[in-house]
Amino acid sequence: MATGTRQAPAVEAWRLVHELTGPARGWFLDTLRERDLSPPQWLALRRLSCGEPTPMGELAATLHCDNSNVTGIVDRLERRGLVERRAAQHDRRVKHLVITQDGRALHAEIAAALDAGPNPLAALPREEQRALRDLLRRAVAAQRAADGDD
Amino acid sequence: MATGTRQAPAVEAWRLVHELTGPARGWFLDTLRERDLSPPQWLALRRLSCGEPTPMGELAATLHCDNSNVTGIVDRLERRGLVERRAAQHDRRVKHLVITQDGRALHAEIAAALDAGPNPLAALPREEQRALRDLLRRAVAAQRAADGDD
DNA sequence: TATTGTTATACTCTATAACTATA
DNA sequence: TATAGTTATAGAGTATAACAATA
Repeated sequence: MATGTRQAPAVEAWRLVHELTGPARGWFLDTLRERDLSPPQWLALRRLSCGEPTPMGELAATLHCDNSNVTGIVDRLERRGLVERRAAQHDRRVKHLVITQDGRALHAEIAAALDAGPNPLAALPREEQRALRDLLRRAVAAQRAADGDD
Repeated sequence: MATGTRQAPAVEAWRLVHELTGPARGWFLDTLRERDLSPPQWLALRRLSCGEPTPMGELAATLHCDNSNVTGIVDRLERRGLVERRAAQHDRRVKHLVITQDGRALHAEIAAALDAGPNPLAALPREEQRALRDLLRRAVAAQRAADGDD
């Protein structure tokens, strides 16, 4: 965790990021509610949207909750036909989750609605938007590199 | 909502911001769990941390939930001595919420723990941290100005 | 009549523990 | 024995509707 790395500008920038994202929570919740989807259900759908069969336990890790919670969350998604449980071939204890066509469509619809929602960065001049985007790209790249190491 | 204003760089930047904050959710939840505080309870504490007496209904708006939910959330905070209900003088229907000394201390402790948590922006060179911070300051300022108008 | 906060109800999320079936 | 997922249970968040006190 490189303790000597913490710098003052990054701390303030990190606080500002949260100050920016906090107010967007209302739009986020409204967007989900209009589709009768709870936040954990949305996170599950998003995790599965890549199309890769995913064990229940991996989804639990993504949701930062216990395996037992995932049972109910997936039950409700499956009842709506957004997700399917499949037996894994290599280990008969494992169940793979796969997103359905309907699930994919709902995910795309919500992702588009969130993109089209209020964007506080749009208030900046285009030149600054670009500069900000470039810096964020580098931060995300660094984050991915760090995750690969850990 | 100035429909012609949406620009490509801001949209990608906004996505990157969420890609940055998403993985921090684990640390956030752990930090709260260690103090036996739920996310809504933390939001309530943070809202009251400025010290201003706040009506229940205003807290409900901050939490994006119904008034009826706030009753239970505040019940639990009050039982722990973190918050107090007081009668408002001007309207006897209204109850003002006020943070206590213990509440203030817990808020400060958690805020410090969150600041000290993993910060993906710390991986950037200091010069870029400063540039990012300056751009975010302007975005937050623009957001505040917009909120004032609406 | 309208509004603030509460109560009642039902559903969902969450953690823990006990269980089944695999490995 | 250990692990993946389920079930059971209890506490907490959430929305709706009905209610009391006040405006």
